[in-house]
Amino acid sequence: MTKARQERFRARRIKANARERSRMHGLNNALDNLRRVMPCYSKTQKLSKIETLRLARNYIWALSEVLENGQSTESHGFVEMLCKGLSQPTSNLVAGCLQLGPTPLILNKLEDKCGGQGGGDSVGGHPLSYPSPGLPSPPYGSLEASHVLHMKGFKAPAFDNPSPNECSSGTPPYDGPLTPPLSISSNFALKQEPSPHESERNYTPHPGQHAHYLSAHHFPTNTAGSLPGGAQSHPIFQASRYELPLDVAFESFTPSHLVTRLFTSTEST
DNA sequence: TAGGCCATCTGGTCCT
DNA sequence: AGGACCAGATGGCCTA
Repeated sequence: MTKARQERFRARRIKANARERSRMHGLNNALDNLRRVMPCYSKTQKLSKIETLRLARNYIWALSEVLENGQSTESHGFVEMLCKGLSQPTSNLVAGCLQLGPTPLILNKLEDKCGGQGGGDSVGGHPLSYPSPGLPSPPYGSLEASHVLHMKGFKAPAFDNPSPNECSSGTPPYDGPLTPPLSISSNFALKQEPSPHESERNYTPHPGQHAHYLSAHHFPTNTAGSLPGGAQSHPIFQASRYELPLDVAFESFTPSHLVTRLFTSTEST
């Protein structure tokens, strides 16, 4: 290879690098646009790329449930769908953004009812059904529907004999690794507790077994932010570890609002 | 210090 | 030949 050819090669490589950088910047811009239409958007605490994609997938799925089945965006199922497969911090963030109110949450055992976990197609073959082949599973705690929102002191209902017809929404099968169950106590703080069932793929609390608790100090904090409905005084916002960014978007989650926001966002891009 | 996340560089492949 | 796309490697930054 002559020196001139080497220089041509080098120049070509530099150009290719610049193009690649530009391409990745475009990709990141698109990802930022996607972040902006997610239920919780914050400039200061950005969702990671993978979490953005997961949340987007869940969001589309949840919204399609709203449109098709009239499910309420304020229902627990909606929150569960949004948080499915997300990391614990992201789940906390989403839950915080959704302003889980003072009313205790009772878990909809969609997944257990449907036997969605561990393979098996979702009931009804939802177009956004899980699993997503090739989508890596989160290597961390996941706020999964079968794990989430156990009330402190809440005794798990008998999920052992679910009716096969009970699940109309087609909860997608879980595509993440087994993680210790996450729970929400009456103050909705999230915490991952060690579980003797960690090695089991399908974790189901025994009837009467208290599922895992949550501590307020593990829930998002918004010490200075203004939350609607006086939520800032709620224990969930006195947390330490997962801080809710002050600029996080607290949205009104009515279906019309969501759809409008999606369309306007699409038009603006 | 380990692990997660990210930006960047790089070489390979496919297409025009 | 050159551009777009992709995936692996690498190093930096941050946090627990």
